[in-house]
Amino acid sequence: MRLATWNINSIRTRVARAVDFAVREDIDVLALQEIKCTPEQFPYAPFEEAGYHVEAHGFNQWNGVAIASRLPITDVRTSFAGQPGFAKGHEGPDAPLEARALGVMVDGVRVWSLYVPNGRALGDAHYAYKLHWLDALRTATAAELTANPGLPLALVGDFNIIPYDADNGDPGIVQGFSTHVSPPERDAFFALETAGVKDVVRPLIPEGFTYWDYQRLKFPRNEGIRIDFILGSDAFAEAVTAAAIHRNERKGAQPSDHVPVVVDLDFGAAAEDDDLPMIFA
DNA sequence: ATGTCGTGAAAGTCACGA
Repeated sequence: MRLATWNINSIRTRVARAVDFAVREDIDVLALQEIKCTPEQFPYAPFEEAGYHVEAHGFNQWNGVAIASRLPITDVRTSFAGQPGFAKGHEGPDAPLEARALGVMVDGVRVWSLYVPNGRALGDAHYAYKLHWLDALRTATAAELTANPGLPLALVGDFNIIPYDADNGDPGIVQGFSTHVSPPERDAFFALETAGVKDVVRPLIPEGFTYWDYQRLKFPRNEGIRIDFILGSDAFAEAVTAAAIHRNERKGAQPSDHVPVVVDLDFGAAAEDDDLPMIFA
């Protein structure tokens, strides 16, 4: 299976780009973030003509997540357990949920397409929301893996966190003044490892950005940041055979400000390896 | 140089979010 994640920044504006990429790169499962539309508004036809079924989750022009798959999808979930909500004037436990999580089962793998809250500014209510959201994600992921030991599970998407200083090529993002690099955000990101998921792309691709702001020639200057990740459980990580960050998708007419991140999975490889001693016994 | 995108609502431009 080849799995990709891409913050597309409006699927209606970039549906041709998304489908072209999926077909050209032989993607089986494409997790999308920031579709910026409702399921009723989603441009399904180009995906279906290319052989992809789409599950979409969105309430309005903000946020929104989707998963397009050539393989059958089951067990669709539009939020994770304990996911906090947010809305102006509705902070607190009864705040309405945003469309930032979509989970499916596909070919035995649990895939979560995630759009982590941006945070906006240190001290902003949205920043506290971001940290609560990540803590709830950690709890929900730990619970899912505890209930299903050995489950191949992946958290994929735009985490809006720059884990390491080397992932920050944007001089406008400064420790002590900016979101995405603050210790509490980084702690929340690394705490996901305690739930049983780890970055499966970094060991294969140690360097490289996934996002460049549209403003101030950030892409030509390569002043990008690495904020899009694929975090996998042990059973998922063991099946990863290759990874890619498609920097070229930031080029050309009307690009998203993010590029796709891809992993190849071979769940047969481990079993075949286990069988080898039997074959030669 | 905050000065670019996308969306919706109202309107031929603005507010909002990133």
